[in-house]
Amino acid sequence: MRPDDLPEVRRLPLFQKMEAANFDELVGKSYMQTFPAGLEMIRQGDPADFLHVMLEGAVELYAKWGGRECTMAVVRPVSTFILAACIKDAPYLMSARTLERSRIILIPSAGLREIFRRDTEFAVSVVTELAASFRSIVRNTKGLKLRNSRERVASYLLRQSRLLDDAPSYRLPVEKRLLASYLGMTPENLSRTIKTLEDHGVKVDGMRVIITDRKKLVDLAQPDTLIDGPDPDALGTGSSLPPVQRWA
Amino acid sequence: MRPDDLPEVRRLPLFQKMEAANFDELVGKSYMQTFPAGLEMIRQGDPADFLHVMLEGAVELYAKWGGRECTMAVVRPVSTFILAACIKDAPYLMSARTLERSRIILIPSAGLREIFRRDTEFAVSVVTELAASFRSIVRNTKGLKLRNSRERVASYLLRQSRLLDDAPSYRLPVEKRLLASYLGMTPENLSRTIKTLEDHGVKVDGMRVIITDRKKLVDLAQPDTLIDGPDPDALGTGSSLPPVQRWA
DNA sequence: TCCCGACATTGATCCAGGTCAAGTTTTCCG
DNA sequence: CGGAAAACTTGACCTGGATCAATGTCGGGA
Repeated sequence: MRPDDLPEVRRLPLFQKMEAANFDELVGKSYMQTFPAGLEMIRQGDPADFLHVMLEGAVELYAKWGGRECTMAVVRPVSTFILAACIKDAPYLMSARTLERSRIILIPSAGLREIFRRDTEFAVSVVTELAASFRSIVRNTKGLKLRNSRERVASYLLRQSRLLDDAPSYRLPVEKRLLASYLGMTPENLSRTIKTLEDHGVKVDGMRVIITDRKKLVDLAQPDTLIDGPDPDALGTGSSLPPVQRWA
Repeated sequence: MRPDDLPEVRRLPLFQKMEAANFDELVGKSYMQTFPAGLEMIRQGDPADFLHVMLEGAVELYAKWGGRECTMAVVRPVSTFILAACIKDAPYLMSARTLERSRIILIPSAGLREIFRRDTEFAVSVVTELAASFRSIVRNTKGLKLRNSRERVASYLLRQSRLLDDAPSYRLPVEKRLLASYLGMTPENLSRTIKTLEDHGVKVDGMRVIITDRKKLVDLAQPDTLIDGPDPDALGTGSSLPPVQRWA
């Protein structure tokens, strides 16, 4: 484990306020691992023995059923994932694969549960993170059930801009293929939908998104605080794609 | 508050293991309220000042956006709801309306957060419940994104039977209108879908469900532990309809 | 018990979005 | 670089499910 990794981990909301001794104890039981790109590192149904902390790279959380699969979230550093399964000591509900070569810290879930019981600040952080994750996926479900695919795309694109203080242009944080699956549609349909949005205030060229007429886009997307935020919940890994980056 | 209510509340997973003194303190700050049927008792966006404990009746949790709305869950006694919003001290993401005249205990969320910090067993119960809720809604989202509406209906009907030790017949716990919305489809489509399922092992007559050929139904529904359970998660109010009752 | 309003079913029709099949562009590696 | 694989786009077509409209059925209150 590199020496400059730990401070970053320590700064995560989940670990920030816990006792130093307890943090050290957790870290002592953990180990770091590097995975190549494209590896299924977690298979849904397996026991959740480790909380994962992303240090570097990108991981897709996805679900499988029958032959089908769908993207549930994409995790980027620095953040943790699959907290709920660890707390419940239950099998993973989702699979995970690396999108890039990734460095990840594995923290034994037994240790988490133990320290939860004796470190109040840590307990508060855990419960806050879990509540945030829950609320994040509730928002997501609301979007899926209440909006059609065009509205979902429009509000996704608008939401990302808002995260950057209404930046007029930014870069998509993931491939369109993943975005489509995350939004519950096919890549073909996403492609076509994006084209029809050009008349409604947003243009997408490759990975680049340009808001050409914010008012028009807002009219169409009808953003709603209780679905799209501004969203203190989204900090954790409930169910979201990574935040965008401003266009360089 | 009726004297025989409290033991039932105390027996809930959330309160069972906490210190008696702390339980009493919470109860002391709470009060009971009776709502008539059909009342919007929680409006999404309002601050979450109270954890709700259903004693009697039935409540629908639903989400609104634009003119549309959809059912997220139905809560029956004895259980709690909107824990996550209380923990985060954040606005409700869903609205709630009574389906029947309902008796409900309101526990101030500030008190919850306070006792969480000093009662370890309670903290464990809270975090367990939240993790379960999270997992429950993840399952739900997987069902929505991976299955078409026919598969969702088939697995719903099969799942309810399983909850009753594979009972061959049971009564739907909610109106079909609500079931349809919960499953993400229109009542019309649910009606038609049910009809087509008669050739596939299940018959629905009014509120009564009869499994006529379990094997056929299983073939079609392809139940999956990681979506349909058996599901220790579903205890809480993540995102589910109430358990069915065996047909009398 | 009757009647009203809500729920449920059924039929006809429409359309959003999926599927299949080529192309085209981008990305990644040797 | 160069070439193959993957991602993306575009077009044609089809279908699952929504919508609209009409009728049937049930449950609860006067």
